[in-house]
Formats: sequence, C-alpha cells, structure tokens
Amino acid sequence: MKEENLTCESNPIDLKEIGEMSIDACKRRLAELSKGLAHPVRVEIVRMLENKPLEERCICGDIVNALPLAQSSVSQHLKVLKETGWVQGEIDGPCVCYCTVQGIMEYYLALMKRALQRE
Amino acid sequence: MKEENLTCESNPIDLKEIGEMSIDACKRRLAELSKGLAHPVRVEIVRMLENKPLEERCICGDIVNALPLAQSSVSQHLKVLKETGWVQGEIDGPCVCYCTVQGIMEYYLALMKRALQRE
DNA sequence: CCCTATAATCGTTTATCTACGATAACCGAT
DNA sequence: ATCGGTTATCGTAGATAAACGATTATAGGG
Repeated sequence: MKEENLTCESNPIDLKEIGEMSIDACKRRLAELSKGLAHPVRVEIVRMLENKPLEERCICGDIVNALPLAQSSVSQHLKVLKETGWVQGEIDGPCVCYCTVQGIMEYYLALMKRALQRE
Repeated sequence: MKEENLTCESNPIDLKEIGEMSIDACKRRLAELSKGLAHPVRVEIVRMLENKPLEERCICGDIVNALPLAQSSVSQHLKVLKETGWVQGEIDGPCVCYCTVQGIMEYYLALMKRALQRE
C-alpha cells in the first residue's frame, strides 16, 4: 500500500547551502542551472510543472502530449532538467510522476544574487 | 571631443515590454538569456561587469587578463553575451568598453516570473 | 506467463558550442 | 604611411546538444 507516498514534496532544497558554497562553486552551479533553462522546450516543461498544484501528479505522458516533439526527445529534455537539478521524477507503476524540485526557483534566484550581484 | 559620451548608461532596458510580450515570446527570451549564463566563464564576466561602478569603464583587455583563456575565446564569450542581451560594448579608440545592459538582472527576474511562475 | 502501456536508452545524423592560433580590422601615435 | 596595441573574425578540431526512430526495460492486467 504505497499508493499515497509518491509525494512530490520530498527533497526540498536547502537554501542555506548557498552561503556555505565558494563563489566559484556558486558560479558553476548557476551556469549549470542556467543551462537547464537554455531551451524553450525546457522552459515550457518547468512552467507546466510549476503550475501544477502540488498534489496533482504530472505524468510524463502528459508532458509528451503537450509538446510537439517525439517521446524520446522529451525524455532527453527531462533528463537534462533532472541532471541540472530543476526536476525530479518518481516512479508510479508504469508511469513516472515529474515535478519541480521544491524551492528551486528561490534557490536559483539566491544563487544569482550571490554569484552575480554587486556586493 | 566625444571622450565623455561613452557612458555605459545608454539603452537601459524597458521592464514594461515584458507585459506586452506573448507568453511564448517570454519563454524564448528567457531561454535565450539563460543560454547567456550557461557557462561559468560567462557568469564570471557578468559578475565582473556588475561589480564595476557605473563610471568605471571595463576594458575588454582587463577581462581577457582576468581569465585563463585565450583572447579569442574571451571575445567569443563576449559575443554570446552581447547576442543574448546581457552586455553591451562601446568603442573607445582602440579599446572597447563593456558593461552589462542596465537593468538586465531585473529584466531576467521579471521574465522568469512571467514565463515560469504559478499564476 | 504473456500482452499492453509507459518511459528510458541506444544509435545515428545534424547542428551548435568551446577552445585555440592565425589573421584581419581598427585606431592613435609616431 | 607605417607601426603598435587592441579587439573581432576566420578556420579548424573536438566535444556536446538536439532531434528522430527503433529498441529495451519495467510494471500491471489478463
């Protein structure tokens, strides 16, 4: 009876870790996350996921259907978003439920502040 | 006597234009700007320029010297930053004075809000 | 156990990125 | 007109990205 523990609420990101990172690490992390957003399709995927209410699961198939790309291409973009840290996926039987990492927008903004801004 | 009109204060970006863009255009613009930041060296360049006081010109040569890359590689990165809209350069005799586009950080943040955020 | 549906991975092609050295363009000064 | 210093562009090589169809892996239902 695990049907109700595929939350998309696991692994919230820790904002505090930014303060403990070296500036250099900040710059690398910022570049990495930026690469995640560096394609319109990936922006659209993040948008879709951010606009889902938390309890409403977003199935991979729905994402594929919403986009004018082949399933394999969408899967590739999801992989990039996972690798760069924007998104996580949880397996639910034959499907995979994707959601954005909780707090990732705030994390990205905080990174920008620390890595770029006039001090 | 044009020596004092190479301000880096020209062409401040218009925040209002975001509201008038289609969502699709927002997503494309966000992806484009994100691509600008998608490399640690370019993050470092934007950081350098953002940390300069406005009246202090930042000469291309200084940027080259501050980085462990060949002059041509730095020039390439500067080109990407110009094309994606982060940076502008003004010619000053034999040198080029680079600076970030005024208000570009706020513009980027506003774009993210409009293109990504839960509405 | 097999069948179906779902999503990831493989293999390939084409395009873009990243870095470099070499060369070209430009300007100011001699 | 030429020379030096500065920056952009060219040409190239290797790596990475983006797209697709085909295949594989996995889980649930019959």
